Formats: sequence, structure tokens, C-alpha cells
Amino acid sequence: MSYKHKKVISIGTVNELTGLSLRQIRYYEERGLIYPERTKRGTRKYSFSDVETLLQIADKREEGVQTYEIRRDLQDTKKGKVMERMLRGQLNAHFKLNK
Amino acid sequence: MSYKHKKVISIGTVNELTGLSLRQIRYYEERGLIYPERTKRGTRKYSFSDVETLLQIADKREEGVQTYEIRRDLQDTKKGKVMERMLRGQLNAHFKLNK
DNA sequence: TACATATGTAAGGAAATCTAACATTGTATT
DNA sequence: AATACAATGTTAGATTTCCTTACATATGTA
Repeated sequence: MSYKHKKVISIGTVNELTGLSLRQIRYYEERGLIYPERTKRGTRKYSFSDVETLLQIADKREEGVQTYEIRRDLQDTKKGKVMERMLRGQLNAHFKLNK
Repeated sequence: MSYKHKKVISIGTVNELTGLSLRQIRYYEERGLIYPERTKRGTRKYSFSDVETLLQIADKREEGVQTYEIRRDLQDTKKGKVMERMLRGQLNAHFKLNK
């Protein structure tokens, strides 16, 4: 897994990187927008990818978009990315789309 | 700056990633092998690049190499990398090596 | 009005980190 | 042999960070 997706950043640092409050960061998890991992003892760990997502969320929220819609958009984006890869043929081995 | 060099990882996570004890991680800093940043309140933050360096250090230590030699090697490596880039021409604008 | 959303804040507890000091073991120097 | 330095462990006390839960509040929506 790349550095971008490895979950190693604790919530205080995410707060500094994004400007979002701890409350907000945890709440967006509760609403299913992000999925940090937990250490054995329960502390949350985020990836750079999560940080990027949170920055997008912050933008959307400023526009007044609700978490429910943001979640939908994020899922669409993910699907979009998967589709791109499929079209590029990188998932052929799994899904046997060609031939 | 890239994700690889951004200092966002706390020492406990570095311990998990490298298998080195907290004591060792701090000691290698004391010996000038790595340079974590500090938050306002004093907690150390490491980059993925630091983690890579620490893995190299761990290897060298197992071979019995002492920290002062490792430091020298690491510095050489850095110089080596800079030279590579210079030869690739990426620093021309700065050093005007060609023409 | 009643309910849901989004966020702040407070409290109490548990986990993580910091520094400093002392102990130990091995290797090198005198 | 005695001394010194290197590398690491361990302990202790203090500070910081993080966790959950609960209550408050403002704003929008059914």
C-alpha cells in the first residue's frame, strides 16, 4: 500500500492539516464519510487520503452541502475511479471484461 | 512537499512500523541520524522518509555498524542523490552546469 | 411544534509522549 | 585491569493527547 493510503496520522495532526475540529472529524466518521483505523488501544489513525477527503468535505460544508449528500458524492467519486481503472483494463484479470 | 517527507507520524506508530524501541528511535535522533520535527508542545513527528531511514539503520545495526558510521553513510547517500539529480539536469536552473 | 443536523464544550479516564536518571553489557582505549 | 564510550533497557513523574458520553445550541426541515 502506498504512503497515501497508509493509516498513520493521529487525530490531532489531522486537525492541524485540515483546520477541522476534533468534533467535526469524529462526526464525519460517524456519518460514514471517512473510515479511520483504530490501534489496539482504540486511538484513530488516518491516511493522507483521508486528509484529502476531509478537505473536500470542508469545502462542501462551506457550500452548505449536508453530510448525507457528501457521502453520496464521495461514493460516486470512488465508483468513478474504479470505473476508470476498469476501462483502462487494469481489472481485466478480475472481471474478464475483454474477450 | 510530498507525503513521503511530511512529518506527521508519532513515535508510537514509528515503533510499530519499524520494530525499533522508543529508546532506540530517540537515541538515533540524539546521534544525528534522523531529524523529526516537534509540535508546539514538544511531541516528535516523523515522515515516511524517516521511517525508511530507520529501517536502514536497523539493518546496519544488526550488521554491527555503529551510529557514527551510519550517519556518515546516510550523508553520503544524500549527497549521492543530489548529484544524481544534478547530472540528470534537474538543478540546471540553480547551478547552471550546462552551457 | 417536533425532529434532525452540525457543532461546541465539559468531565473523567485512559493512553501516549516527554525528560532525566540510573543500570547493564559490550567494546575500545590507556 | 581500569576507564571510557556506545547502545539499550527500565523506571518515575509530569504533561499531552485521545477516548467516550452527555448536555447545550443554533439552524433548518417535516
